[in-house]
This record gives sequence, C-alpha cells and structure tokens, in this order.
Amino acid sequence: MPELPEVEVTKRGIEPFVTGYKISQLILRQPKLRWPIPEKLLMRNIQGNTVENITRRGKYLLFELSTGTFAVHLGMSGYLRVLPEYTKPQKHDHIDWMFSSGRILRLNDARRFGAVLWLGQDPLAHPLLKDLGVEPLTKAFDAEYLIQKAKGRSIVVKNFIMDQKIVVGVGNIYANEALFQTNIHPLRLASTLTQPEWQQLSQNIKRLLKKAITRGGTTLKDFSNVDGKPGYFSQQLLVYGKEDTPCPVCAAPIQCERVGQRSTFFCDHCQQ
DNA sequence: ACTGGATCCTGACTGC
DNA sequence: TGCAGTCAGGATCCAG
Repeated sequence: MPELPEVEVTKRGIEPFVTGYKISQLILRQPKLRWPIPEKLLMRNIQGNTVENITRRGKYLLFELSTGTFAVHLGMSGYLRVLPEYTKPQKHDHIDWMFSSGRILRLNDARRFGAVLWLGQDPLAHPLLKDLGVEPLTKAFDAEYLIQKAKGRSIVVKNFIMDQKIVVGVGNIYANEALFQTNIHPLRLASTLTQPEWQQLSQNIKRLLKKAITRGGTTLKDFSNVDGKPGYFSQQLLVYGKEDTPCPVCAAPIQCERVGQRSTFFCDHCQQ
C-alpha cells in the first residue's frame, strides 16, 4: 500500500500522539515480519524512553529516542494507528507501543512484508538506509542528478525511477502516473531521456507526491479510527489500474504489461 | 557493476 | 458456496 505520500501522511498523523510521549511498554504478538523483530534489543532500548522526534527517510519512519532510533517500514500492506488504551487487538495487529499517555501506537500488517528495526545511534549508517537515493521533494532531485545516474545504464525508465537507490519513495502507482503525465513510454531506456524530459519527469513526480500528501492530510483523523485502516488518499489515477479504458487524453485504450514483474499501465499513443 | 527473476506472506477477487 | 488460480501499492537476494 504505502508509497512515500502514505508514509509521510502516517508520520504527520501519528506525530501529535507520539512525539514527546514516553513509551511505557512494548507488546509483540508476531515477531516474524520481513526480518525477525529484534525483541530484546527493542525492549531494552525502547521501554521507559520518550520519543523525541519522528522523521522519514524514503519509506522508513524513524523514531528517535535518547537511546537511539528505531524504524518502521510498512511494506505492502502495513499501517499504523493510534488507539485508546485497552483496544482489543484484531487479526494481523502485530505490535503495540503503549504510551504513558494511555494511547497505543499499533502496527497491522497482513502480508508481513513490513519491518521494525533497531538502528542504534547512527540510523542513516544502517545497511538498509545508507545507500538510499535522494528524497524526491528536495532540490537534489533534478534533471542533472538523473542524467548522471542514468548514464551508461541499460535499465528501462520505469524501473529506474522505482529504484530506491536512485530516488526514494516512488512506487509502482506513482511511477506509472508520472510517466503518463510526462508522455514518456515506461519501456524507454533511462539513458535515452533528454534533459527537458528529465526536467519534466522530476517536476511531475514532485507534483504528484505533494498532491497525494495534501489529499492524505485531509484524512488525518482516521489514524485514530478503531474500525479500519487509515483513509489515506482519495487519489485520482489516470492510468494505474485502467487497462482497456480510454486514455483521458486521446481515448486510445490504456495498455497493461508486466515490466520488472510489476503491472505497468500506459497509453502507447501518448507515451513515446 | 548491472539486470532480471524468485521470493517472503495473506487476502481479495475472478472464473468455473 | 467452494475451490483453484491470479494478483497485489515493496525491496532484498542471488545467479548470470
């Protein structure tokens, strides 16, 4: 589920209930996520300590304590909610961070592709974070950077912009949408894009991500919704999931192909 | 060093 | 209604 906007919206949604509050207890029901949760390490370093800050790096949420930082990655199906004390856990509610305020931060992840990691004192030096690419919403993400990174490579542009070592946070949906908006065919080799094309593509990615964050921001209250998942986004998608429907620009049917084992939607008339 | 394919897991959906 | 098959918004690991 979560690409960068959903992670950012989660961060903003839980922040008021988490930052400045002490974690009194950690409850672990399912230690087997993508990697086994380091239970003892987490217990020792988390319990009794206050969350000083929450930040985001790519799709990782970083919780800073005086003892170090732990990270949560939501994988494909994970989500966090803030719930009242004594709320009964439901299926796939794997971890509770109990706060001395009485609230619970709870992780649910049906597919268990998510992760909870202890990163210690230097979180960005962790093997899983140290090689991450630029943040798409910063100035560093521009045409010149992309040209440099694509030089000499034979990867198709869609896989290139989904590579977290190039740029973080762009998942399958936003990759499809951004390429459509830029009239670039997903199977083009990244090394063949021109400076103006990279310029437009990077700008469109920024715009899409920002818009999705803004939209998600209107449903923040849902992070303390006991019944279901957070509402995230009511996003309007132009091509993702629209196989055989008319292209919103030229009315040709939208195509779907597997690219890098991911469904890839495009208009082969508009996108060259 | 790069690239593509297999892989972890459960749930939702489709078609018979 | 049941059952098998397919697919899912991530990203690492491994072989070539």
